[in-house]
Amino acid sequence: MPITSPNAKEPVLVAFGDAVRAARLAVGISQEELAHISGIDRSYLGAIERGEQNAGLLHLVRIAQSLNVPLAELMVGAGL
Amino acid sequence: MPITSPNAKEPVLVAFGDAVRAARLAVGISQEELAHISGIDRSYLGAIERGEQNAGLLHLVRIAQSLNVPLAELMVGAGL
DNA sequence: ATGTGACTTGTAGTCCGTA
DNA sequence: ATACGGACTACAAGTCACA
Repeated sequence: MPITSPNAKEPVLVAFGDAVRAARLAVGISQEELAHISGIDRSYLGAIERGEQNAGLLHLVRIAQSLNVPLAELMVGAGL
Repeated sequence: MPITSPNAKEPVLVAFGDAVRAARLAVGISQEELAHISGIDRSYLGAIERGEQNAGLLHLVRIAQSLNVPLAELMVGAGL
């Protein structure tokens, strides 16, 4: 059983993506800038914010650190 | 550039794995039991606890939920 | 009850472009 | 500045046998 069901947008991923976007806008930077300082591909980063990617823990940490916010805070913001 | 450096054990993954293990032992269940209720393979779960796997967000959530603990709490326990 | 190696399949993750 | 697409490579994901 794949953990990602076929054509469903996982609510968890969408919620987390929203939390990332909110935190990013709070800092006042663009996806491009965040991508640059985190070393993550801009296109991929956008997909994460849209809840289309099940990113790995190392990426989550990188994003949080690049936003100068604890990952736990993003989780709380996402209701996790 | 791979995000995972070749032969280094990522401290982040180790820290998170330790947090998961601590939470699991606090609940008082075995890897086998956690694997069963979370629907994750025991072998894979063990590798996560050892910090050998960069698991995706959906897995992290599943583990946290199966332990009846918010994911944010695991992150705090891991120092993230 | 946990660790480890081997193996296959799916997708995460990168890079390029276009709008 | 962001969304979206194709093509590609690396690695997560899932299973099993054995220590």
